[in-house]
Amino acid sequence: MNIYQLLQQKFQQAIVAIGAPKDSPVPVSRSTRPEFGEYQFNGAMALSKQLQQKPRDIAEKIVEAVQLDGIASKLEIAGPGFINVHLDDNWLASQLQHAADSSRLGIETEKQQTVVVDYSSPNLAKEMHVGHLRTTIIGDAVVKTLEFMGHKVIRQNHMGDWGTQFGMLLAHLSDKLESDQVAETALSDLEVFYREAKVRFDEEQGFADRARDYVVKLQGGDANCMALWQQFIDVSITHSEEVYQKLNVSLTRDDIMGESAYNDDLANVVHELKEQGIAVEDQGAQVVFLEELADKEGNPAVYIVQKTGGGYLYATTDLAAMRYRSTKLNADRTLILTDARQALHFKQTEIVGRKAGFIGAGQTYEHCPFGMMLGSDGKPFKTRSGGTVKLVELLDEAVERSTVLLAKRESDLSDAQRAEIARKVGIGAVKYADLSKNRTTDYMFNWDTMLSFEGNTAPYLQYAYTRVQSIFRKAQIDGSQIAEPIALQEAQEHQLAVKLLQLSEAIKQLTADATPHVLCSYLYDVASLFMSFYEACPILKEGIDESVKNSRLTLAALTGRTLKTGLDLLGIETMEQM
RNA sequence: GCGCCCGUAGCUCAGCUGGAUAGAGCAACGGCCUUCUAAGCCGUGGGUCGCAGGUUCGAAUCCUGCCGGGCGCGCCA
Repeated sequence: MNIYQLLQQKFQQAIVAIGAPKDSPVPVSRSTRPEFGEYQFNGAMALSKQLQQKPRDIAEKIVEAVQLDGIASKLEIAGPGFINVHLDDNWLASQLQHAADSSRLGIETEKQQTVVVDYSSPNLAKEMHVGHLRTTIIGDAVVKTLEFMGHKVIRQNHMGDWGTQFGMLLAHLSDKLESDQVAETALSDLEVFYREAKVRFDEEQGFADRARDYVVKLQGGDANCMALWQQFIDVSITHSEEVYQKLNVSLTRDDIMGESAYNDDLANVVHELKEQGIAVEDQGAQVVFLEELADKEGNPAVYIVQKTGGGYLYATTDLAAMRYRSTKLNADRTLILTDARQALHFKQTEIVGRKAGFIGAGQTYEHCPFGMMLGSDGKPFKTRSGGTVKLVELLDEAVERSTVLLAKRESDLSDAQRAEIARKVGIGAVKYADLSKNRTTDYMFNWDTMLSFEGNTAPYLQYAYTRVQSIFRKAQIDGSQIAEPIALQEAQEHQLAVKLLQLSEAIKQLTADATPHVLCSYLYDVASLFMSFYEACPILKEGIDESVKNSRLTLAALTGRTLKTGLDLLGIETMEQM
């Protein structure tokens, strides 16, 4: 059930019935204040001109025409012609009952699309650092939500497993293996390994030449060299998997489609671009001139697809990937989650790709950019010494910090239980802090805020969930089964009820725009309203009428399931007790 | 120089398919536990929505120009 869509439909029919054109916008929105009802229709003013009538007269006709019997308890016209919709408590109750009976909270799946989501994509030459956090967890939340809505989702982990840097890394690895080391040990710390290789590359006689030699051999498909490369990649992927596991992210080896996977297709891409006259030679390189992105003097933007000397670039790889996804994977939508700095690149890639027919007119290519993670000083998030922060270390610190905070509280839980809770709270806090912010802008990373257990944080939501569970534990009832008749009497019950029925609206916005923060705000609203309900509407206390008790238990159960479902989609774990 | 993104309460952020008196949280202040978990709830104060124009019945939201910040712009990804 999606109330918003239902009302849109109803008002659409109503305005057409009173003479508005079929394609008129249907501006339904949430009401800003409780006295204005839950929803409002604001289309009367705009229709005033077209229909040559006073807005309030139009509003009256719409109220007359709209068929909301049994759905709205009251429709009122206010101000210049707003139509306020007050939803009927009995109708809300019946919708809640439907949700309670349904294994997916009454949310219908969407018409299935094939959606390719390119996210995480770490550089295998190095260890995952904080820069990979956003793409990884936002991408994973988007992926899980799309799947929940019935779409066929194909994860694509476009790992950076190729490039000239591997020359020096393989040369260095080769020496390490020579001196009897195993790859796993040599590569136990990729950062250290990379630095060592770099130092040798810069300072050691002859090493740079050997490194370049490895690049040539690697590109030529030399068997020994490939084997060495494969070893390196395997170890590095294992590092990533460790992070994914800690993060509770759904990516597996099967989702990996690294840059190297497109190697064999790069020459074809350039060849076809040249054949179609899209790419031309300029200063020794193969480039595409983009008139669409010309400056004021008419100088077109330049997009290089092949370097002087024949080497390929990420532009070439991304074009190959685009074609693979649209033709082989048959993607209706392609979502690419990378940082905002690459916006121009993807804009250009789309223009070139569409010109070349690498993607169809009905297929989308959506770059979903996100901002940088900043420290509390407003500068890029770094370690105290100015280095990049390893993701594993960040996550370990999160768990340590939440362990300390939890230890301060009294508890009769076992050590093992407390450790498990600390882990879920710590990781959840980091993820939620990121997911809850609008992805397009930079955001400030702050340990105290995310772990403060107050406000719009993961711990608050997790706590709200445990409060629900605790009611059922106390009542010795299975909360997942209860679906008693609901009667909404108190204001807090009514508000919670309406909010619970808006989950599909939040989800719909998330899947359309790849914006998990919408679901975060929604869940926070649910939790807050539940807390108010919890304070104002006793359930298990003495003297509560049986029917009221059952109604409230059902409402609480539904709240629990809504929180659980939402947090699952965000990849945040819940627990029964805190 | 050109392009993209951003500027909302002291701080961190929502709101931006144009709609009524711009919302949360933190911080500040004042209440609420003989307990369905106070990791909570209730309340108070706090805003020229960067500035100036424009479009509109109506602008934080759309358009233009400034100011301020971030990022990007031919052989890295």
